[in-house]
Amino acid sequence: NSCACGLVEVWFAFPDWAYKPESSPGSRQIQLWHFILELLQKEEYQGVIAWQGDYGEFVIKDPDEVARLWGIRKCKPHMNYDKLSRALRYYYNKRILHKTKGKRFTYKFNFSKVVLVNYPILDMANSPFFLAQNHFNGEIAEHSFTLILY
DNA sequence: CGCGGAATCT
DNA sequence: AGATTCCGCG
Repeated sequence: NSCACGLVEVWFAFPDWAYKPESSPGSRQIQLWHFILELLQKEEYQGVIAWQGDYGEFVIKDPDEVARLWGIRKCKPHMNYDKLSRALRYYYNKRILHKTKGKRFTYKFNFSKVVLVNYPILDMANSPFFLAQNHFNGEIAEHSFTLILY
């Protein structure tokens, strides 16, 4: 139906829909995955971090630089990739990110979680997207990392 | 490198 | 809670 189509359009408008305006520019309360999205959104950082491979997959091309920029944002001058990657690893259980195994410095966003975090008002169980996803997977949304492409 | 426990910080 | 710091293991 038309409602489902509208939602799919929003889905593909990424990263605009995933952007959380309140915690964006110059905020010290910024979360790491917001920051990653922020860098990914900007052309000037394509040599440092960029979308690559599957939808939602990104590669940290310059880990030291990403860590340095993150350190500046959080006022943590001793930040490095070892520490930053530990924070990224905490996202695995939270289902925000997961690792693309075998590909160095490559991670993948779980988009359903991103939508859920940014739009808590959205009732995922009743949303047309997840009804469609249920139809495909035969299961309720919680364990699916696959983005259905229409 | 990538992982995850543990202690600690804000 | 969401990191930051440190570290031993594979």
